[in-house]
Amino acid sequence: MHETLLKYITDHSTTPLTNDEVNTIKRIFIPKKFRKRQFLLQEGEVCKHLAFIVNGAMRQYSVDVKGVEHIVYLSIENWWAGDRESYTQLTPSRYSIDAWEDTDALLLTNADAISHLSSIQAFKETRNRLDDSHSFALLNRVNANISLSAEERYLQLEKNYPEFLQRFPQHIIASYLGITKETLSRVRNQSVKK
Amino acid sequence: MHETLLKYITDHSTTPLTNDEVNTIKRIFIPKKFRKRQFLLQEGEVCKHLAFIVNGAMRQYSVDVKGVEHIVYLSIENWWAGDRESYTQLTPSRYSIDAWEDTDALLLTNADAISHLSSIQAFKETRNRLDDSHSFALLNRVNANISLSAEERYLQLEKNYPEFLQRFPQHIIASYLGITKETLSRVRNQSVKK
DNA sequence: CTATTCCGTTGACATTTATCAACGGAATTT
DNA sequence: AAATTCCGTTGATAAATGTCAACGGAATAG
Repeated sequence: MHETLLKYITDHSTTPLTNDEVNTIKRIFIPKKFRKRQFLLQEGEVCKHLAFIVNGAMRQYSVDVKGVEHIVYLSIENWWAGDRESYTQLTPSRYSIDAWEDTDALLLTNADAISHLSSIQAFKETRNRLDDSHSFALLNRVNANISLSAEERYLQLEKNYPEFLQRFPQHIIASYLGITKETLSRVRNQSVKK
Repeated sequence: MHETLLKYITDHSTTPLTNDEVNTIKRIFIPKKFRKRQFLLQEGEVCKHLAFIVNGAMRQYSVDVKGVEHIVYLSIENWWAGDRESYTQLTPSRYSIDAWEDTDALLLTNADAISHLSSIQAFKETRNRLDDSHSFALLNRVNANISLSAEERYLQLEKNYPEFLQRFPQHIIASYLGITKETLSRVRNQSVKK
């Protein structure tokens, strides 16, 4: 389990990990298995853990007044799951996160991150890069949402994250794009015809 | 000029600034005045500076194939402007940033930030907090875009950032919300009637 | 001071997308 | 193996939003 994470950190930083640091990481990242539909976080709770996904897939979503789920984020292997706002500010989350597939994850509390990881240079680098690319991706998603049609957003997703399309059913993809599953179905059939 | 920035840093961190640090900050943040419509960044360029806005307002936007501008970000006093992706990765930006009002800004290059600011604890704290809240705001905006109607998004903006509504004309607000100015006009009139 | 651009509004109409209902096949559970 | 749920598709229709054109008043530039 931890090997995947250690490789991830090595790949995303320039500084190598010392043996001590490797041991620290193995100690504070706690492995946990999630069954499909099992929650990492439920709306209204404070997000206690960031999860590094070793195997499987998770989704983060809000639920509107009509009970419809809106997927704000999808994560698969070598990605992270967790509501950063709730996690760092200790506020109740407006999102839920659950496993879309049976998932192996490594869990990290904020307290452990602060007390044990802030001295590990390679982790800090990794974390910074991750935060950067996370926020770049979000801004681009906002841009797509305000400037592109349903079809264009779908094509962009297909181009940028083709693995998502094979991994998640269409109604999940539709929700992520901010459209209904019917519209996505129509958009895909039309795209094929062109 | 710099006093506003120093106060901003002090307010957003727990560590006080030493005299040396204050001098460093005064030295590497270069004041610049922008006339309305003057560019901080043009699409296709690499974003050379982050701008701390002392006075005025700026907008960041993409331009679609039809030539329509889509505003992804608005900044006023005590906010920052700049395309972080282009700035940190040195890639050509897909966005333009210009002054919406005559603006006084303090400009920071990435090189200066790395070589002179990374040793300043108070700035690092400020920067981290800023990055955090920036990414929280973006995720919430994505959530609003995929889950709320035009009217609901407008009401949310009115609630969260009322100063924007007084500061920017409606066609700018509409673009930021991802709707046309006509739709915004209708939404506002209907809201009043209720 | 005058001319021009900018801004918000409104109407008529077009387009996009959502909603609701139904269906069949695949996958999963019992 | 049967029953159930999940998933994608399609059709009919409704609702939300966009497009285009026009207007008047306010702000700005010359």
